Amino acid sequence: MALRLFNTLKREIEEIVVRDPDKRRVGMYCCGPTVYDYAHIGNYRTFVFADLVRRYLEFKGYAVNHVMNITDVEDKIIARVKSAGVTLRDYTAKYETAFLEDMATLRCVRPHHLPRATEHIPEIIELISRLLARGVAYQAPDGSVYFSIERYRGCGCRYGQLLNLDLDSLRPGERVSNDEYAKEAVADFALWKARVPEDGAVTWPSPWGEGRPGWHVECSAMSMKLLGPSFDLHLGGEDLIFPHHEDEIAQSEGADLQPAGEPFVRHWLHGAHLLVEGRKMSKSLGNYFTLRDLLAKGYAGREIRYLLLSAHYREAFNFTLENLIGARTALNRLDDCVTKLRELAGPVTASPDPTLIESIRTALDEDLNVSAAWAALFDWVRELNRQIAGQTLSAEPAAAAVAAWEAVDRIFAVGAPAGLEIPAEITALLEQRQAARKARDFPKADTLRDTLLAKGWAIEDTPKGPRLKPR
RNA sequence: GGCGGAGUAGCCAAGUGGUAAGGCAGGGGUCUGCAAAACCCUUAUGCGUCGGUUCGAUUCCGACCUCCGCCUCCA
Repeated sequence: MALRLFNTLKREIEEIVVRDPDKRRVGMYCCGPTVYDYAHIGNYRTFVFADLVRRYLEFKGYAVNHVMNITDVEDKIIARVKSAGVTLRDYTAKYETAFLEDMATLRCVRPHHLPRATEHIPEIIELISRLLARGVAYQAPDGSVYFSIERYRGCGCRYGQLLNLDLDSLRPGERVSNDEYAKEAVADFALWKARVPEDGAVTWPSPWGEGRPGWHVECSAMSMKLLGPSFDLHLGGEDLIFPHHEDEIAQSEGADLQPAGEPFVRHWLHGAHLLVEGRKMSKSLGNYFTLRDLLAKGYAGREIRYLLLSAHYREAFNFTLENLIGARTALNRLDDCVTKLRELAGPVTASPDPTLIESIRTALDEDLNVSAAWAALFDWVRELNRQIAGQTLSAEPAAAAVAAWEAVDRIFAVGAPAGLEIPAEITALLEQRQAARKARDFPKADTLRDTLLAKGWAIEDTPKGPRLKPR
């Protein structure tokens, strides 16, 4: 069965058809973080979405080449480097490392390539040179190099592929830096920014003088270098549709490196933003969370991941602390079921029960309908719990269920780690409680249960004796 | 103003031209020494509002209300 995803380019859900003649290899680029500070939970929604796409493609048998850029030169970074009095690399390294740690916490598979903009200045200069040679870029009196939308369109290229855009209505906004007054047209964007005094040591030589790359051009240069001038999937947050991705298309197709008739990117995927407690995240509202803020409140990476994956990627999602607690409870339900299945299966192994896998596949094939997938999963949990409670489940189907779950969890990556160690101290307390129960000293037994709970372990008494689980 | 998206139970969130998945929370029960976990029952005659089409609309069409995003470096 084929995977269908919404393509921003066509504004409709369509089957993913990859360029590889063998239909196995997929090139996938996702716009990564600007490493000027700790990333917030909204940023991570996009990256977890990208991780879901990658994992699902791999589940379907594709060999994914996953690229995510690290934007390590940009206005905010430069400003902070200056005020912190450190080098650019020292400054960005801290947040890049934090980002990679956060991604691991959220169980995102590390991309195959994490190119840094500052390490691709030659490729960027080469691309800009080509755009100048083709006549779609120009150097302005201020020394900066700009991309000309008008000249680009003059070549028969289309600007505004990702959205309906009335170019005449574009007007200089407050966010236009006043160092860009030299542009021929307001819609033109910088490829190379001539050095200004505020840049300090953040500058590189180029055929057009000292300066630094514009924002959009790094993604074009690095994606085409690592994935070729035409590739399959490009992902990012919805706010990047314009201007960033539109400009990426313009630069990349303006360079005319693609095979005849091939676009720069076949499928553009965009993740919606999230709200926190019903409002746009903002520091002044107190609803601005970095991943680290949530970890400090005691939530686990997989709980946050589950919540971020609980809603469709194209819908705005309301992230709330209440639902994060709900995510924990829901995962506990899942964990308990899988734990019981593992106990039932014991050493028995079996091939995965296809029922669960098929319903998950059906759901995700249709534009990643995660809600339908979770519904299928929890239906499956209920049915198995029913059989476990009725003692009608034998080892082999239990093992088949565990195998099915493990296959599904390679997509979702929210499962509890299997095989946890119980400290001797905890085991000793449990035995004391059992002795007290046997002696019918229930007050003592209950005190011991509370002690264990305080140490992070919950007891479940079963017909086969007590079980311990962390909580 | 332009373009785009959304309004479904206390909260989050699927879905369909034929009468509303799933998760969390709540209520009742079974089990248990008591719990926990699990299971069973239960919680929207209703899907922003008003019209229209239809045998029938939450699902199609129109208008309106509200919210959100983008409109130059923000995931």
